[in-house]
Amino acid sequence: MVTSRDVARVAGVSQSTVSYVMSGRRSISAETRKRVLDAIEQLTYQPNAGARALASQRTQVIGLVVRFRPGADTTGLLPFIETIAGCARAEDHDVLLVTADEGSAGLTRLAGRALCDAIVMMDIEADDARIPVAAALRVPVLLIGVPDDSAGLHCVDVDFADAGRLAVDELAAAGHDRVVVIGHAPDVVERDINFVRRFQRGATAAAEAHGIGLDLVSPVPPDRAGAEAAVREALARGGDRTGIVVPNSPAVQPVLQALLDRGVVPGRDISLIGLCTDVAAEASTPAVTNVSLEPRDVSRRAMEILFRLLDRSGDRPTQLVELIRPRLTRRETTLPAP
Amino acid sequence: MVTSRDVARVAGVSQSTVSYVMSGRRSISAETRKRVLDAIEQLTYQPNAGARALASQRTQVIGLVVRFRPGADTTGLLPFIETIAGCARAEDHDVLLVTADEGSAGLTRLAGRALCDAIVMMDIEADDARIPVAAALRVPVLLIGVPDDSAGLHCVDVDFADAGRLAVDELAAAGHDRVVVIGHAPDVVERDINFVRRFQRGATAAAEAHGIGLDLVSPVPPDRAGAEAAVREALARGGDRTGIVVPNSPAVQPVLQALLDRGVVPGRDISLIGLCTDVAAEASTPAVTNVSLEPRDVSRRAMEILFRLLDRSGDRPTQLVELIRPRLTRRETTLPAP
DNA sequence: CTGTTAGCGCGTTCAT
DNA sequence: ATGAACGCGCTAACAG
Repeated sequence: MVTSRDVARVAGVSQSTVSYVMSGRRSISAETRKRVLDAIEQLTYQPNAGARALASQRTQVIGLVVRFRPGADTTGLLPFIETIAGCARAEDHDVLLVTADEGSAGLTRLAGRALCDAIVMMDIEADDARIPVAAALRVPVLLIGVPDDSAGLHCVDVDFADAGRLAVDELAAAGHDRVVVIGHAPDVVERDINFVRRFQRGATAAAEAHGIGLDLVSPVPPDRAGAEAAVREALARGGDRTGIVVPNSPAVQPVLQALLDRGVVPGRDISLIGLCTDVAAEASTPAVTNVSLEPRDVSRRAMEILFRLLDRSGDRPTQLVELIRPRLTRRETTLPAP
Repeated sequence: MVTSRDVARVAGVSQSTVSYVMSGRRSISAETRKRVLDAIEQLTYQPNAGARALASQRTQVIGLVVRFRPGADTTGLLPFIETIAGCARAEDHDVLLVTADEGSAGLTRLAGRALCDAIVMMDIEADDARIPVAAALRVPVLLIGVPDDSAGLHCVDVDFADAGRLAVDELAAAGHDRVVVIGHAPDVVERDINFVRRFQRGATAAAEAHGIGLDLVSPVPPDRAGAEAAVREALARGGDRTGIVVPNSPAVQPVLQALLDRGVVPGRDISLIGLCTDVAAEASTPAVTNVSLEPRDVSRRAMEILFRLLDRSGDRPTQLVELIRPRLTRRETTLPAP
């Protein structure tokens, strides 16, 4: 292993000078800087991360706590991870992956062993047992998702209330006088993820504002049988002018299929709006009008806040909860405005 | 921050004794061991990862290099990541995530900065520029995927030749006298991922063994238009007794849909076998008979080998390339054997 | 502008 | 069975 001492010897300077050239924390004459940089290149020197962390109390690592669940909307996880990793690298940090099934222990380990400088925690439940633990850590923690009580932690999430409003507004504009929300997945409802309620609140408020009815069919398993039962119930309750919202990414396709199976064609006979990524919306046949959750925007903003929190100099963001506005894209499953 | 010195003071022993209690690398009297463990608990002491890495030359971290691609079969990535993370934790290691778009630089960084003890690299191309770099690192590297030349590195992958054979065997048994392989995604073909060829070889060999014809429609974009064109071509070329194989996870659903749209019902009129995860196969309507790639088995085996490579004591595995046998599951899209 | 020096917290050898 | 002491490679305060 080549150390900064080796570099110093080759460059004919002291070891600390090498360190200062790398950190730029004090001015170095152009000439010695060049000698050092040449030596670094010649030896392909790279600083030892452990030694650096020990001396500087900075690991240059972001801990990322994710929950892998079988089946569920786990597909939507990758854009988050990818964006977070990208943002981290852009700030010369790496990402240490920790799974949520370690629970609070994962958090205390990350902080207690000084494995990372900050933590991003995803998939937050409304009453999440990890929150108080996270808030007591000696590293900043940022939540993607909004718990009932964030205990002073910063949160970033999609504005689900706005998503509900967007969908209902669109259906109202398309002339529907009734909206059925075919609900979230059973496990999501059970785990009491906050966004279920927030979405519902937004949708209900919008329906009231438009003076149209809103029914809820929930929960809905994201499979064939679940979708068929839900569609049957949804159609039974309403008439021709019913619009359907599916705020459950993996259920969108089955619901669409169930409608088609019954000879009800979204975009011709009825309107269907899904809450899912654009990729998923475009992949289905016909392409589903969707409200996109913009995982990349959420992640980017989260990392922005996180690095501001890490900047000792910078001023910290005042707003604790930040909601990213979703975007509705009209595709083939909604009726045009009359 | 509480250090091992603090623990030592509270326990009334020397710092080195604390270290030895934790590592178990020398015998400690039951009494002092207890005193130390009590102190550790009382202070909730956790060893500093950087200091430990510096002193022991071991980071307890596995570097994981993954490629996030937009759209593609990126969904299949999560089971790998999840399983790898789980196996790592089971051996008291953590996982540092690095994206493939750093290329070789990511590898040299991981090893050069001593960020990890070993590396798992996924999504290997047939002629992957990173292989020689990886082989020269001072840490063991394990490939998930098989390049043309692994440069002495250990590889684990699905036995794609066997997958091709399994699918064709099944179609032959179902009485089909012709097989059409609706190919891989364009980007996969273009990047020359090795498994395309391996699958093809296995399928061709099996077809010859059964004395039945085999046609290839390739590449196929995993969208509606791509699938429809492919299906049209596939049906045009063959007769009633044609069996279809789709070795392209995201294209399975569109191909199925395209068949149904033409009034051709798999399981009644024709046989369709997909190369995809069981979850994906079960989700579609009707459920697709599939050859599963068993990402969890592959990952588990990969980590098994990796940790054996890390064990200085243990004997290293002799076999360089290890192929995991896939499994065919009959569902609703294949005809019964006559 | 540069060199010297003192830790950072832990693993491990040497001494007892 | 235990303690003292050294060094891992680097940052940063101090001294010039």
